[in-house]
Amino acid sequence: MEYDFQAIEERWKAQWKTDNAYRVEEDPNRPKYYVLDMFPYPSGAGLHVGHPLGYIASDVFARYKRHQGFNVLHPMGYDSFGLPAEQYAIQTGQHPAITTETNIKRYREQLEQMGFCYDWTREVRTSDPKYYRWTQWIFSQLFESWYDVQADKARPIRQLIEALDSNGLDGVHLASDSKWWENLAPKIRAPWGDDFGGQLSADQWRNCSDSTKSQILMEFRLAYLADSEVNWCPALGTVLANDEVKDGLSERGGHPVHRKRMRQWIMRISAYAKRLLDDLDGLDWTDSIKEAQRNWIGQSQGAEVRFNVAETNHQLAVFTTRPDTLYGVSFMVLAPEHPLVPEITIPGHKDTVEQYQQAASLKSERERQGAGDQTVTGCATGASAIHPLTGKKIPIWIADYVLAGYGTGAIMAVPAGDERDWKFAKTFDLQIPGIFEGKDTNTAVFTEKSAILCNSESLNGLTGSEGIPAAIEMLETKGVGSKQINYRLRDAVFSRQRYWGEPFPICYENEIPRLIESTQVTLPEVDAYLPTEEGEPPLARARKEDWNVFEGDRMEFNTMPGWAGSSWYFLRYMDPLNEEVFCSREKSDYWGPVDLYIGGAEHTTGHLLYSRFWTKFLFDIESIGFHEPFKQMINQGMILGRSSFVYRVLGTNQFVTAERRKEFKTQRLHVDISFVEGDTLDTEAFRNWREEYSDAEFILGKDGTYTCGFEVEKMSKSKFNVQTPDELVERYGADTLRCYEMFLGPLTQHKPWDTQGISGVHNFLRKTYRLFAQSDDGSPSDTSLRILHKTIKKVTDDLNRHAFNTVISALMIGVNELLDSKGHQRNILQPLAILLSPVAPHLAEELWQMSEGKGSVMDATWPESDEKWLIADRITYPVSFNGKVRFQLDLDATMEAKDVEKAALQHEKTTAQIEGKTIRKVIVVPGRIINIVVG
RNA sequence: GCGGGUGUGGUGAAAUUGGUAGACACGCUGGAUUUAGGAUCCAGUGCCGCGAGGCGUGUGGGUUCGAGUCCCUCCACCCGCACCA
Repeated sequence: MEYDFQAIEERWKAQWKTDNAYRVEEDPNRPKYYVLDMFPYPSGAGLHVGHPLGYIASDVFARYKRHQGFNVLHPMGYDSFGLPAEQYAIQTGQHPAITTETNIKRYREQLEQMGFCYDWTREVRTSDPKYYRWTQWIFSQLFESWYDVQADKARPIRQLIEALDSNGLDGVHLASDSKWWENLAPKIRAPWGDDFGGQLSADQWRNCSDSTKSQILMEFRLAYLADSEVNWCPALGTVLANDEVKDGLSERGGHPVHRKRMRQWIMRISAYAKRLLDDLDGLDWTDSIKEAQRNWIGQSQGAEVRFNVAETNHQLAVFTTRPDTLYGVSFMVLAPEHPLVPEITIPGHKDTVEQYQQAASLKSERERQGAGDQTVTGCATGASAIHPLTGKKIPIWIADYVLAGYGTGAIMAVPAGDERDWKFAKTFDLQIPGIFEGKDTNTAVFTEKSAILCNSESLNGLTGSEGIPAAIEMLETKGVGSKQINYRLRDAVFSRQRYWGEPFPICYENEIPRLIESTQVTLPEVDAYLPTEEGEPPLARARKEDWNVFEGDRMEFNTMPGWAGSSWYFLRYMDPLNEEVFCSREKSDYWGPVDLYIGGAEHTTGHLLYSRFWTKFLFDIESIGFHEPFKQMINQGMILGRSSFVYRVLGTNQFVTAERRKEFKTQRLHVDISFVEGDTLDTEAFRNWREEYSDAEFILGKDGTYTCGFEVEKMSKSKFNVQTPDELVERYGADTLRCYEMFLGPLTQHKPWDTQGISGVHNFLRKTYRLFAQSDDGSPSDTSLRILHKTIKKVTDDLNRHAFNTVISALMIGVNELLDSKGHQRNILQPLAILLSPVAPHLAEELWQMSEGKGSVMDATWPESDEKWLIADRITYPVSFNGKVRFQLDLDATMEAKDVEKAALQHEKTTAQIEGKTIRKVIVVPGRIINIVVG
């Protein structure tokens, strides 16, 4: 009887479907376990062999947990809004919903064929109105919330209004721009006076019109509308988030990105910076991702110092991490975009300053932060600041090495202790006051905190590290500065000028935004998926009657970004059909949070940060009871393609085999891997591949075949090295593919795909089938029981540490040894079938039946290894001399160290080894090793 | 520049607490069997050497009876971040 994988897999897939075998419901009597795969975008190309790697691993783990008695939630769905479907729509006019539907169908087929245990009744799609209704709801909650810094949580805007009505902003600490009032129109803040510093009184608030109040509140909402510098990508016709821009180019498509000032919806993620940073410590994620998030959040501790601008009322605040070097400040530098630049520049410098500003604004993001381009540029404003401690006048410059978006957009320059300041001072011949004992900072900068300070009055004699707290204290006493913590993390732009995304539940009245709460806003039909002639987003094409709801003067034309829907999808899986709430508290209390999250490492600063942010927000408003979404995460490595090459002799149609290619001048060409079997080219297939190769001639090797060269690179269509799971499933079955992908190597590592190895794994399954075909109900030998229990232990331990590759090896060893020991008795085979079931579910179900197991193998209890069978009665000791193994010694396991030593020393080979030398020491590690030190 | 990661046979890799380096597979070599199959079985396969033996986990050093594993140095490759004050 042969292993007929096709029949087996088909039969059990059908049976499981009939039995709803993957359906899960909450069950308070059983512990839950939530295994989640990263949300796929259903692309038109379908899955290649690299995609399912993580899905297989999570599926194996989900099944394993189920055997252990856990109630396992293991869902799948689609991040189905997004650019590719829309780009396709622009080109073809086909509605993105249609493309998306087709792609999802294909994905579903591929996923089902792999035998994943997803509960498909929980499938979600971000582009489904029943889903995005709740994405919109979360947005509306963010809109209706502000961040209370004192309580360190989000609170309803209603409570802020109540506070404003009774006490104004007195006693309220909220997250906002540090000078939020400057974002308001001058005529709004005019009544509050020139020296308004943010302390809005109850009277001032009450005197505002409704429209003004709404504009003021906008400064405090967690989802707010603001004019800001955004990453505008003209080629894509939309803005991009910081994490969607790499080296000044769009991540998708690689198009140039410019800075542009636009009115956009923004998420106040910066309010959560500290919590996002601090809570990383408790997560079981890789250090590299946690570290990358820490860098992205970019906390730095230091001080804010205020400088007065000479002969004006203006004040310039700067942030510094080195307040200890205050006495070394010899000039200030502002970002070219700094709002005070025009006001403080003295008449004689206006022209050059404006020219410099102009030049800086024309530079693209890429040029401005371009690697290598570290040429120092800058321009004096002619104005001076007063050093707050010494009272000395210091010049104020502008330069584009100072970023408008970080800190206050201004710095105090300490050339002695800062590389960039030092270079700047050298370039423009500015003073470099020495402040470190024994360091000549005129010739070299000194940036370490270890130097002893001098010329620094009360700080003299302190090291930098000691000087920092002392300096902060001094600044606070003198009232010219204070301790401060700064974050690099900026608020996230939440508008996209696109069609295929969630519409905002927002309309405008006199250009004041208002939430639409009466009905859900759904995507209207439009005549084209392009911006309007006026440059408005595609939704501006919708006529009033195209919208299902139309309120106010106009609807919001932007849509939400891709990360909106994917920031909370793991919550919807817990309660996918609920029409009252995004997820009932009862269900999220049972299922949440995600216990194990498996996916690629490419979402480090995007998805993973945004999900954490929304989770914390939903926790604050008590919609869920946990504040981190993903307890443990594993990032699978990429599966690389193995490309094959042929070598064409230059100027001919002759192709030379790889081993002889050095004899000719050749051109290397990718060849489709489907014509290559173990590096040997099917020359006929190659000739038939393309017209131009039809009369190709081959210079063959000695064995009369054509050998291709190979290289490991990313899988891509253009390299003809893409392997789809479909053909492999057809040829070997899903179980083989699952086992093979796990067998390839450690999950987290990148590895090349090589189909040659798959036959070994397929053989293993065939051998397993053969073992079970002999199933009987005799009693097994001690040897067979030892093999079984050793395998149980190894497989269990390895699954627990997610070492899936060695799980397969252990099973192979087990099956090989059982075949040798004739271990085909039912009480050996049944536990073995369970061990196999996470990795090869179809075959395991068949084998379970063959060995007369009851019910489905999926629900069988995971076997436990019995210590009794793990203890060996004999031990083969390696005997080494000076650490080098010379021979083996088979001894009784119960023998004590003393006797082991004696036995070793008496051995004839020992005598030979120590000939002419003396024994200095004998080390016996019981059960392990004997080492004899001679000399 | 900073941060993270990876270096072990011809290939993918294993070695979990410092204790027989290369398990398990692929590939390769030889053989058996068979109405040639991408089947099965047996033997071999880290490198050098006929052999005894020697050498071997990126480099060089150290700790140890014993190091792929711990410490230091350097090198190569991959991935992030990068004028962040």
